[in-house]
Amino acid sequence: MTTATKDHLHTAAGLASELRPSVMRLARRLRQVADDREGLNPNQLSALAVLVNAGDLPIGELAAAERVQPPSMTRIVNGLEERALVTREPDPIDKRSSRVHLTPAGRQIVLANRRRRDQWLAVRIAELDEDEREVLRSAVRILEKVNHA
Amino acid sequence: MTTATKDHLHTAAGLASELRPSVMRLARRLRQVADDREGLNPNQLSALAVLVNAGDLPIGELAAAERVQPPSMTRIVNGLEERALVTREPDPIDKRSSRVHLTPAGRQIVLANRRRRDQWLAVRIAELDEDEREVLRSAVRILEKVNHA
DNA sequence: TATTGTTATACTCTATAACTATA
DNA sequence: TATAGTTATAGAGTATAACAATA
Repeated sequence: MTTATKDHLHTAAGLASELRPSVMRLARRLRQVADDREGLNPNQLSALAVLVNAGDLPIGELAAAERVQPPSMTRIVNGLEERALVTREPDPIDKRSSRVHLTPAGRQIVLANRRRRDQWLAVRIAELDEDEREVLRSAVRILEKVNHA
Repeated sequence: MTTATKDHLHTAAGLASELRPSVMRLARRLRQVADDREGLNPNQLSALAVLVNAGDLPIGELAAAERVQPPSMTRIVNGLEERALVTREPDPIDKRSSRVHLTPAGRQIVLANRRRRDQWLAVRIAELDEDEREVLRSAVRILEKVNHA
């Protein structure tokens, strides 16, 4: 390893150890802000969010996405179905399977939580200088690069 | 509300709705990286992290910090004590109470997880341009401002 | 014979209530 | 009489195993 690369890594390591706690603290606070659970447990809320992002999914794929076993997802979806937040849409091709489909009410819960988090953050961002906002705008693009690496 | 303030908020809202998912995605990935649980459950790992940050604490304060009830914290600490990751140090003044104290092994688990996260992030940061790193360095200060607001 | 999803059952973790020891 | 912590017990949620229906 060359000295230049070493310095490079050293700089990156120092920045990483500062950036990590900042990002994790902010994420933790943002999670707490959205604590309007509508009587749902975290896994139910999280399953709804997956469906908003990925669209309708069979139970098995939803279970895999949430890293729980299929029987657990059956239970989670049962609870959501009882509250009319999702429906099971029979797969026309494979009669063993059905896709879990968001109702408008289910979608609204996810979007409302996102709105609440965005508003909390927007208030804090509005208190910054325009220069600082410009830095954050640039940072967003870089964070996305890191996320997709 | 004046028009200027309204525009201000609009700008902040747009930035917030971009920054929020970036920060939450990165935090999620960082959490997954540190998935070397050493056979501990999330609450046990989290309690160890609180002790690293706050120093020795009585069971009650540790329970409050973790937002669980004291009986639950008794159980969590029992598990950690069995693995020799913490000890109960009797309070010399109040004989009803004892402080939960990290052993070197317990501290090491938390520090090792942080190191693992930092290293994962440092590798990705090392792949960026120096300009981009400079933006992130500025962003850290601003994120801390947001965190403390 | 393999796969999707559900049902049956046991286990883990948490909270509330009751209890012990000390203040 | 109040407080710190533990023990007892019940409730919520998850996983593994066994099963039904379909591919």
